Amino acid sequence: MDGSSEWIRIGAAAQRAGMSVKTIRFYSDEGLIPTAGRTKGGYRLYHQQVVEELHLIQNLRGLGLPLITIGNYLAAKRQGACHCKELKQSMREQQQAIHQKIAALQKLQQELSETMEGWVNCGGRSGAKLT
Amino acid sequence: MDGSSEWIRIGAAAQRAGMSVKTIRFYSDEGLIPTAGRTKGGYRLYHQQVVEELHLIQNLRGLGLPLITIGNYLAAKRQGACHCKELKQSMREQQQAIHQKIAALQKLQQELSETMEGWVNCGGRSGAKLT
DNA sequence: GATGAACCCTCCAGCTAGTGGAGAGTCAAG
DNA sequence: CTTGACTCTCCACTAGCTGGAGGGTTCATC
Repeated sequence: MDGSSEWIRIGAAAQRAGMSVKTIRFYSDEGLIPTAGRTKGGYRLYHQQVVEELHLIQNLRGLGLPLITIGNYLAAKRQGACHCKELKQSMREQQQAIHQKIAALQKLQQELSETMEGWVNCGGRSGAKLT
Repeated sequence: MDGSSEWIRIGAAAQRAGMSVKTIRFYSDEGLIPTAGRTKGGYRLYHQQVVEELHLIQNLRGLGLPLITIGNYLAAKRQGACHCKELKQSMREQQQAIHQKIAALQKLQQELSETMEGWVNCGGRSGAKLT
């Protein structure tokens, strides 16, 4: 069996997860994602599966959850079991929060549209930039 | 005409917008929201309308937009006109981003549900906390 | 084995978006 | 005038990254 393809290095993980090497290093050092050890030279090694976890972190961060919360969730998920009532309760609250967030975004979508409708006459000369 | 009720102080703005006084002070100092002057004693005064802007800031922040972007958007909105092509373009991109964000949240909602379904047997003794 | 490009390491500084607290002044009702 | 709630500025601190310096590792190629 060729086990060499089971592990990936931080650069590959970054590419597949669509985030920077720096960020993954940061998450790794914070204990959010587990390393599958290091090479002799000290390079971090990860299971391929880490990419999914990184995607999940991205989503939960986008929701505004702090890293500590996400870490606890990932730990529980990895064990395949919940070991505390509070965690389950929090999870339910997060789901509620997601629901509200979706509603808020839909409202915001409309708000932006309405604002833009008032902008039909656009000169397009100023240097102002949104992003 | 009694103009006294036109202006509100930072505490009232904070209460109505559902954010902290500190945060509003911060936004104010950063130039995101305009002050309607100060009292003789130096207290910041705001138009009632600032509350709506603060809600909008909350929504856009929740979307992950940086304050500089939000500031530009608010400035353009206040003038009731868009003075640059880039801003309009960015706005369209933001709308696209909102769309994707909603989809991601719906997926996340499902992911959380599925994870929780695997947690039927919960002891509820550990001190681990999600939030 | 030597070389070179790509990759990765640690450490440290800086950024954004706030938050907390100290110490002092302001406002308005009584 | 007093009192208590409110606000001020200033400074330090936090979370979650990001950038750069200086240096080591990996690996294909010579």
